[in-house]
Amino acid sequence: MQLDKIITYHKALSDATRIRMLILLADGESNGLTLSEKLGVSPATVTHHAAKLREANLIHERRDKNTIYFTLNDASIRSHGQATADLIFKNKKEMPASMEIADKNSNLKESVIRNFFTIDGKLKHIPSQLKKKLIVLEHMVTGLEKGRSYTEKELNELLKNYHPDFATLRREFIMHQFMFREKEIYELNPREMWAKWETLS
Amino acid sequence: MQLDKIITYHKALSDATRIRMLILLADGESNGLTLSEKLGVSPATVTHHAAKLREANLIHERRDKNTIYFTLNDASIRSHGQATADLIFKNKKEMPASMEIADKNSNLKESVIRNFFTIDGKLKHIPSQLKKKLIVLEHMVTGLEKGRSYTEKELNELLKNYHPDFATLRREFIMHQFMFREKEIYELNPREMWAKWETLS
DNA sequence: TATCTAATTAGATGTGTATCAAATTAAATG
DNA sequence: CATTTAATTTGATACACATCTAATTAGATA
Repeated sequence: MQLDKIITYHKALSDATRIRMLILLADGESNGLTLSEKLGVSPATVTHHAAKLREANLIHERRDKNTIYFTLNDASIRSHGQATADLIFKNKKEMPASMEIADKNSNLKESVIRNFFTIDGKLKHIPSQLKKKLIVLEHMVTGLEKGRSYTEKELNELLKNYHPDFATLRREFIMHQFMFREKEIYELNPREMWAKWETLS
Repeated sequence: MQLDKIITYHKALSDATRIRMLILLADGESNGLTLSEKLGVSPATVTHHAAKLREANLIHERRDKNTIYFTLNDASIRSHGQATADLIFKNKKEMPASMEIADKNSNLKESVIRNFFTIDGKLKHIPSQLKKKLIVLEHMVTGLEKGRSYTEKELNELLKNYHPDFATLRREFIMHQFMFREKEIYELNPREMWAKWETLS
């Protein structure tokens, strides 16, 4: 039963400090001491909360020298709300008639995320359809901080959280202009430069 | 700040007994003793959990003689997951480019529910556009039990949870064939008879 | 090696909460 | 009015958890 996961998820979000922590992380990755400072709690408390959030697959971490950087796992955040509703409603005998219709015009982005990421926010596989692939790439890239430089090692570390074949992911990021590389250093491209896919079939 | 509401909501869903209770209610309304039986806990415990669920606006109640019937407030359940994601992501400076697109093809039903129901699951007002009105009516009617008879008083009691003008709601239910009335007794129509709206503009 | 820094662990404390049995309320019915 | 039925309230108990301080680990650097 996946009831446990649902409960772990909601427990994780049922504390003000943890939610504030996630809100901070929505602005980009951050490390323990910085969070401790901004939240007004001790470093030990941050460690405690980070463990809960990690257990619920709401954050990823990356180590750089002595510092551990946390990033939001927003694929998981977005898909979990749906998962709860599904769990509760799944026992209903019949779908209301409107459901079928609704499903047809259903939000493309949300459904791609729901289909290609596991509930823990890991990428099942890279979509072959370009339109969907770009949604998936764009989604993972939002975890990175704009204007920040990443070494290849740092980037790999982060991408490993999504899929073992981090090298392919890194290559796709470059190929579709989400990031650019300048002598071993990777950086996010401004959003205007991200591959446009609105015109695709 | 609505952070409190989010936390109350997640606290409510962070307990196995309460989730099982909601799953039971997804099959239709039920009363305290029945739930106590099915859940394997004392009536006092059910009262305790019901209070939490009510506080989080996840259920409605209706009194009939000595018995109190609980029903799911599924408008609230469906919209709250989104609310959490919104709260966490709202601080992001720019929307990812894909968001705008996604919003256009966005799930009609979900967005109507998000727009016409408050976060507590109350109906703000009846949509004037027929297509949307039917979504809203259909949504409220799923709280009722199929095959069960309701007196006008019972029905009013339930509808008051959604909007003070319960009389209009009741009339709309009849008018659009969600329910039928036979000498002061109301009952749900089978789903096949619910007003079809797929063909509407 | 000694030192510095970031994070974690351990232990303590106070608060919150899930549960039950027993007593109590509220409403309906004989 | 006495009885029955459903729900609530009231403690009591045990467990979970948020937070802190102090001690410890793990890496990096001088």
